[in-house]
Amino acid sequence: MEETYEKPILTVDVAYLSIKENALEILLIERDKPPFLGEFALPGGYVHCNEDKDLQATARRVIAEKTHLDPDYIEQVETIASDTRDPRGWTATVLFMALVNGEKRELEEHLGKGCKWDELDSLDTNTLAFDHEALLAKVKERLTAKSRYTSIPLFLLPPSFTLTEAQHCFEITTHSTLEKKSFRRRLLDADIIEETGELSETGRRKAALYRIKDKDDVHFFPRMIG
Amino acid sequence: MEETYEKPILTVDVAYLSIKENALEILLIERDKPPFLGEFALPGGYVHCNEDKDLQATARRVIAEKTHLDPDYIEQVETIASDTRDPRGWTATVLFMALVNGEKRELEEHLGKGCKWDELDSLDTNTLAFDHEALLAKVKERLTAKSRYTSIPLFLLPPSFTLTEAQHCFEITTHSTLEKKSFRRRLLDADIIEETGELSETGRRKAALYRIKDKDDVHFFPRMIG
DNA sequence: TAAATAGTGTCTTTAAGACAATATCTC
DNA sequence: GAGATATTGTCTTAAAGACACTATTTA
Repeated sequence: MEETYEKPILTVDVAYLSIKENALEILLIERDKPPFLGEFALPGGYVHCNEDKDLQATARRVIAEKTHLDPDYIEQVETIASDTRDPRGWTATVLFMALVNGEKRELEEHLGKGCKWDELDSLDTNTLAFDHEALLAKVKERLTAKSRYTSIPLFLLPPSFTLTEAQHCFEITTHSTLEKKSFRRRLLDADIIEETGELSETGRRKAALYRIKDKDDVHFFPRMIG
Repeated sequence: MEETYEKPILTVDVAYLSIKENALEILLIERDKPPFLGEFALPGGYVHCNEDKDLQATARRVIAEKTHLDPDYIEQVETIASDTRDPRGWTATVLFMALVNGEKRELEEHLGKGCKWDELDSLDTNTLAFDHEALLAKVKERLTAKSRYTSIPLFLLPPSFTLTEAQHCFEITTHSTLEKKSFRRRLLDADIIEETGELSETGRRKAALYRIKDKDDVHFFPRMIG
């Protein structure tokens, strides 16, 4: 067991998601070298042992290299490894899901060369490099599942939002239609958001604006929704 | 990015759990080489690129090297990495949780040298090697959480079991006291177990024996229990 | 028959679903 | 005031919790 085995390649890939115009979008980068030259992929890269203090640090660095947008939420999804997923040999990649609120993105975005945001649900995933189609499927599944019993979709909303906007956001991430009264009761009873005191400007009747009480708190609801 | 970075060490560690006499037990091995010589650790080892087709294969191999007991359930928990968790340098370990039913363990166990089963809740975890105390905490948290809304604890039961035994099992994994009627209704309504037709021999009144309908199915209940 | 454990009946509680009614805003 | 959207009221439903009651087994 102390023989030195060939060390596998260890990378981190990040599915970086945000919401724009009522649709989930994902950050993709065009590969500028083989393999899969010219194809689009999730942002990712090698773990830099002397630079990254842990895997989340790698994920944050990989994002920062492509856009200066700091994520509002980050979660490790799964580590996938095999000798077939990358033509360069046996590799392992630690897959992360990261969320950034749409307003921050519009105001602060500096997209790196070859980067783009693509609408997630209309994306032709089988054109992605490596096994990123499979990775993306795992992220979608995780987000959809956790949106049914946690407050995670709130991190996709702007810092202040109406309850209707919040409902649309959860409808997008759960891929379902939600019932207005149930949704509001659930969110308000959970005591995780509070009124800002301001009112929304758009629309007909003005709606109360809310903010997340604690940006670092993920709430677990006692039951599934949707 | 095409420079060759120092590859980190990639290992797999497995928390292998079973139930004996109404308590969770975990498989530990005594380290026979430095670092942490003589201390106990989770079974684990390097990924063997030419041998393991993926990470779950590594986890199964690592278990098989210590005991021939095939797990009834296996789940990847999280990948933990840093330059402080192992004195040998920057390492990443993929942590798995595996369950084996207690009856199989009693009948088929061949424990490797230096291995032992220890009661999980009375284990002095801060004597474990590496950061295995922290890894174990993550596994405990995952098992407790998922026991509240999935059927996973059933994999710790013998192939045929009474409803009372099932309830005790869930009480152990959730660390809570459950209500008999609620528990039975929940399990039976889920349509995931069926009567074997046999009756239990022990105890006063004979109890109906049940088995899992589909050993590969993990059921998600619509609400949390306990 | 008593003790112990298995199993059931049924009322309450919690939180989601349905859906209508009312309120407020802009034009 | 009309149209649109926000907000609330309230009845229903699903599934868990409480708890007492009955059933079966063995000593």
